[in-house]
Amino acid sequence: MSASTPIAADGPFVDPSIDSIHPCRACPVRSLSICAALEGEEMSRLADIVVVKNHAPHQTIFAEGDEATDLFNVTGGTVMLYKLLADGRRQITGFLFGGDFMGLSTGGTYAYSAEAITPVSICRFPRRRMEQVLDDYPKMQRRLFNMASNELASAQDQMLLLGRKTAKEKLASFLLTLSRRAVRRGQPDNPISVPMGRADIGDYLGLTTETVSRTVTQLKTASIIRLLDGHKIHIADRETLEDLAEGI
Amino acid sequence: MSASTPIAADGPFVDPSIDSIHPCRACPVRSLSICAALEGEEMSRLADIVVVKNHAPHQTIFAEGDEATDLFNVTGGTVMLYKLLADGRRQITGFLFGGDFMGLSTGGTYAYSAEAITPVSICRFPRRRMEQVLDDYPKMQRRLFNMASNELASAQDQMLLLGRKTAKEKLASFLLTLSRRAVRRGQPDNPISVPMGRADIGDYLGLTTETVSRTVTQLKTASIIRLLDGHKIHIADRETLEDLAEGI
DNA sequence: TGTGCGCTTTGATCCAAATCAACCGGCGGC
DNA sequence: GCCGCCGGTTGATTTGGATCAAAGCGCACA
Repeated sequence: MSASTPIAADGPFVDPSIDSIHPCRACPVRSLSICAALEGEEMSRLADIVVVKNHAPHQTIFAEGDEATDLFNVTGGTVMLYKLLADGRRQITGFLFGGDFMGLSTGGTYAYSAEAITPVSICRFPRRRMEQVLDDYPKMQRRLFNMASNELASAQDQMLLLGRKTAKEKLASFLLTLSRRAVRRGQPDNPISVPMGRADIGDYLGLTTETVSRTVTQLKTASIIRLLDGHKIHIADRETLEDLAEGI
Repeated sequence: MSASTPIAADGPFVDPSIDSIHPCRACPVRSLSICAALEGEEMSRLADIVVVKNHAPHQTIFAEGDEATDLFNVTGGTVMLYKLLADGRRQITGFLFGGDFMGLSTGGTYAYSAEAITPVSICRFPRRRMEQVLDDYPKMQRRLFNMASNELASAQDQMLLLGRKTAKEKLASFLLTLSRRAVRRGQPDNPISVPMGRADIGDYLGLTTETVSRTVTQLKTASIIRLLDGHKIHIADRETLEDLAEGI
């Protein structure tokens, strides 16, 4: 599953020896990640410096304020990024899935903490060496810039959500975002997998556990969603959910 | 004041003819902006494509959903960026001052609207041509990436504020941010200029006009700030304000 | 110099979501 | 199989900030 243990070639046209030189070639999320811009030599430059690591649930990957020595690419599982206030109040700034990138920093330290929600596998790139690769391959630099721009756009959506949406609108937006992101990873748009707990959802949406639970119940009672086994939610009435999310 | 009307050389070592080739050389915010990374030829490439424009208060510079044809650099005045919900609820996602950059987009359209709060002067770079310049000068690409990373970090701070801070903590954070940004522009850290109205502050902090007003009054009554003429606020007790902002 | 408009402040009341509290139900360990 | 724990749900009550309402107060303009 991870890039450090290349999977056997799954088609006759792929030379297995290539995989041993470019373990990233077998990466299940390459097309989604920073690595999508790369071919041959560029990819091997990245493969040379990457370190693959697995993390168990609740494990901290890095903490806010740590020296920002690495950049990361999530290849599988779910990660959350969060910031804390002095008294323990927490704001989750993002959930990351396979293909997502993290570790951008300013001022030499991470601006947020990262923790595994499910078992997670992560490619870790030493920042120093990564910067050299970026200098040599402007295409990668461009790609990274585009990813940062996308993140910025969703951060702005999240500000609108946090500042101006009601609890019901927040939940609706959250579920639709999960669905759309699942599609980008090549998964079905319905039902959606919701691996994080009510408390995490609350800390992402600026709500309490209880309000998240009540609001999910409301959506369920209104037949807009159905709760399935295995942390899955079926979107029964997407149109209503979309209207809710847009504040209509 | 604007880059289109170069100011006379202010020292004996500057050849005035250079200014006419590089109008940006006289730009008062060059050291803060995307242009800081540039010298001689690179700057003249930018100068060739830049269009300088002024905007009156309340004028819309671009609207969410417009085709994203340009990138912008604010050289003077105050701009706000905002997103709207269907029923008119508004979230201001940022205030921009001299040296700040805007117009990054994904999917070909602007993700937010931009409106002048005070009289504003703005350098406008056609995106198409800008991208060519970026391709030729990786240093600029890098600079732009760093600006996006910084914006991302402050977006995350803003999420923490919107999701988890109280009205008093929000106001304290806001005033300190204004003060710190004034310093970065070479202005005094105190008193701070607050050019936007209570309604705009509210829509930035996820509060109503009335709550902003009441909270400012509280801070004033507690002798933490003093209101001065001309939309200025004096920070009388910075330490208490900082503690408030951090939720202590 | 008066007038009117827009912004701000202040007051009274309301309400969505937080808090406080109890209970349910599944699951892992003994 | 029983117990204890943890996550989720539901209920009762509280509350911070919203909403509704009405003055102040400049400031532009006639």
